[in-house]
Amino acid sequence: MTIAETNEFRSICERAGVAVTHQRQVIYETLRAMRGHPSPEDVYERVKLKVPSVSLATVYKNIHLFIESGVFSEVSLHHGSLRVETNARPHYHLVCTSCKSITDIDAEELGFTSKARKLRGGFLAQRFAVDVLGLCPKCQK
Amino acid sequence: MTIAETNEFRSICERAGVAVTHQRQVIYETLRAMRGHPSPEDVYERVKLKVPSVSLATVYKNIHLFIESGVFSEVSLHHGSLRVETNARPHYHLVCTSCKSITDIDAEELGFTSKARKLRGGFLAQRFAVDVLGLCPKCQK
DNA sequence: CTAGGTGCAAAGTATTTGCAACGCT
DNA sequence: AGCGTTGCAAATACTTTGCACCTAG
Repeated sequence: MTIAETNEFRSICERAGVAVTHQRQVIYETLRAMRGHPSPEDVYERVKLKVPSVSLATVYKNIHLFIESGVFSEVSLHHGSLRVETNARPHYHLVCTSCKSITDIDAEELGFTSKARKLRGGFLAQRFAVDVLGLCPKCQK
Repeated sequence: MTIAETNEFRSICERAGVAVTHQRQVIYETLRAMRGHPSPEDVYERVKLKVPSVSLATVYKNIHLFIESGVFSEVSLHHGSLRVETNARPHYHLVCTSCKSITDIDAEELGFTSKARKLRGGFLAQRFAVDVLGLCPKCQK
């Protein structure tokens, strides 16, 4: 890690009001270096190479800390348990980042409808799932 | 349940090649009647009122069966485990419904960018998360 | 009759928590 | 020195599985 990167990390910790520990720094570095969408387990495996004594619990704690302070984000805000979509109409979701509530909004109302098409790279797009992240009226107060 | 609804349910089962059982029918009815995004546990609680002997395992099995045959869908395709977003650029996800793989696509490339605004109902939209559901090149074969 | 479906209990995976020892600030 | 952090193990949450019995076709 370069001096500049270390300074960046120190200021992130300062902003979040947390201590600069070795484990935390390695977890941060590792996340920065990873491509794609790693799971806590994936991160743990790589962090262990540099800090063999690290525990999975520490990786979890630090990932949550980074997400809460906005340093990283999560791919899906609703990965806790399976949820069934009972609304058959084409619609999207208003997801409150504060209370995690999900409200439906009609596709037309959001002004975003789209039909199947082939994208560059050969991916065949069939359906769009849009999550509008923000704050519900309650949580804005 | 009306005669028409029962017929509809029978043809759903026929198309999926599965038996018409009492539990399956009550689970279907219950899902149709529920608003929002119920968890298997939520569904179980309500099904139990009509079929006290039902088991949570049966509810799970049938929800999966309905999802596989396209009768219902799931709110999020990647709710199995927490995934960290390591890509800091504004981008969306190409999600393959067959192999569940996730590939990034730049927001501009998809031709959908949007800025913060207030929606009807008072929800403050800050960020859009778009999942493009479809088939990756591999799974199209 | 018999293949698929159900209920139960046990196993499996994902994540969190309590707590004693430890290390930043 | 004092409080946040760590590692461990145990606890919890969510989901799947094996199996004996049952039931629709």
